[in-house]
Amino acid sequence: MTVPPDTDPTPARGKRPKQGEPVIDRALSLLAVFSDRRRALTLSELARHAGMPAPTALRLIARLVAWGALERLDDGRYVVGVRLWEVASLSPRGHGVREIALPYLEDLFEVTRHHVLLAVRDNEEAVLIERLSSKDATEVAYRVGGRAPLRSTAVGLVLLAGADQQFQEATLRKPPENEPGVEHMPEGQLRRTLSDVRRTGIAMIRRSAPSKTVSVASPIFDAQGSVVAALSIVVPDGSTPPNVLAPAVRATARAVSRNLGHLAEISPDVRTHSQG
Amino acid sequence: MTVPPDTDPTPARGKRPKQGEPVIDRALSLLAVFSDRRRALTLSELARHAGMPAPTALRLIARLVAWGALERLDDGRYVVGVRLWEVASLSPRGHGVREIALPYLEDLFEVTRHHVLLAVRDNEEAVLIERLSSKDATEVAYRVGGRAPLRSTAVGLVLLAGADQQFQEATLRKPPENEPGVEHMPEGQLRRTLSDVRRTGIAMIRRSAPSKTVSVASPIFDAQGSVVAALSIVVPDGSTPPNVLAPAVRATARAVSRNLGHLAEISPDVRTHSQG
DNA sequence: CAATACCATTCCAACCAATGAAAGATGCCT
DNA sequence: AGGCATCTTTCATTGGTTGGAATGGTATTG
Repeated sequence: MTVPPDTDPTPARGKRPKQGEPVIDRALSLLAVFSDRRRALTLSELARHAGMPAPTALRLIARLVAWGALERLDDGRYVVGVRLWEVASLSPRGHGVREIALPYLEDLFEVTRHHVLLAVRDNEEAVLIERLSSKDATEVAYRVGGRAPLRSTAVGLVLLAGADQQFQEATLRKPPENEPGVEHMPEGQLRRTLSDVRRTGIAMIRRSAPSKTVSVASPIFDAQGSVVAALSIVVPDGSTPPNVLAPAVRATARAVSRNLGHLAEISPDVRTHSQG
Repeated sequence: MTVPPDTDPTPARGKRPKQGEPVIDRALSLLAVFSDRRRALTLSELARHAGMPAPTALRLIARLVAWGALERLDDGRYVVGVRLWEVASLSPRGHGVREIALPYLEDLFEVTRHHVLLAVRDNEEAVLIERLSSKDATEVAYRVGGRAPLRSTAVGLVLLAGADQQFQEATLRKPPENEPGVEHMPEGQLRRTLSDVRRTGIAMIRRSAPSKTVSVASPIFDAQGSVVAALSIVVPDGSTPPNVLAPAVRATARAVSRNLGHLAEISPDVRTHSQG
């Protein structure tokens, strides 16, 4: 039986061997080959996707394995190692916020029993740092460690609204990648939405795929008053109304912010909002 | 001007410290400098601790930053980056088990409101993969991403008991590093304990520092029947008695095992255990 | 305000680790 | 047994890597 070996999805980026590329870049490109769908890879797969000869890949991989960045399975395949995970757990914007936020997320999760998400921004996307879900919860679009677009998710909107002006403008100018299941938002409305998010401390997104859900998100601030993360709750559309969820989400986000050293002075324009 | 004095100000760590070391090893040694206590470091700190000249460190760090393995703060210091955390989240033994176990851990946590831990073994130590704690919980010894000794923790005993015979023997032969707050266990007793752990599926440890606690742990098996992780609960000594916790911990661990594909046949010698 | 100390960054010529084609070793399928 | 693909080792060549020295910047001290 001829197993379709590997429908090489990576475009043949030219045979040009990456000669002259710094060694570190090559090693890192090996790590970058791993993804949600590729968690265990053979030597040749790694070499092919990283675009380097097998002997070169083998030599680099050997060093990575020796250190613990990669681990070798019994069948010869390689996976990301615990040692790398260990170092990565020191990432302030990764496990850092998570560590502080987790107890509060748990409280929120326990009360609502719905998905609770924590995300930070990395360049032009949101990276999911934590997700609490009950075993019987609705299907959810993103996994921990995965990336989500800024413009079409609740956490994304919060992070975008909290980014510096320059970045926001650059993002708004870019073509709106349309995501299935989310209504596309024209630029004018998007600008108003971001403004609203800043004013109210709440972002809300309704999506129809992979399941009909409503997400409500709120920003988390650090001691300097910058938005460092976003917290959200995802519920099946039609269950708990968003305006009921908002206070709980806001309160939780503020609790985390306070723990991060944010002086939660009452934002003047949040005291009253008869929105809705 | 004049020639600087002969007394070299830099610690004479050998004239040619690490010349000839592979580049990757150097880069990785930079990552290894980061620790729980060192989460943000300057260039010179990194260079010093990694044992390399500043220009060399700078060059390597530049590549790491470009890729996202490190991030540079406004004050010039470097921290572990989100990109690295992202790749690391693909580690099967890191976030892998965690992803599957988390909902069950949450259930256990919600019911008991005590620390719930998840750990895997890496060489001769246990690595803490997850920890759920309430805000008002008792002080706990280990943090997520940290390491714990095998012989003096409940999860460690479970992992040790589940390791291959060869590794166990090697570990037993090693000198028992004495940890503060935990009673030292002589080899004979330790062997009996490990045997008990295998038989009953439960390990228990009482410790007095940093606070008086009791830990109860149970193994998590994969589809091949190997112990891949350990789950434990940590409660203040004198609160809930261990024999009450044990069934809950065992049940949770088995639920996770089942989800990992472990055929949870009833181990013949676990059916009854009147262990007082 | 000058002197001092430390840190970050750039430069460059000597050097050696990195490279990858080739061939051998191993395992799998026909 | 033969064909095929993957993994591994070897080795002469070479270009990336190296780190002392110098420069600019910043915080601290006298």
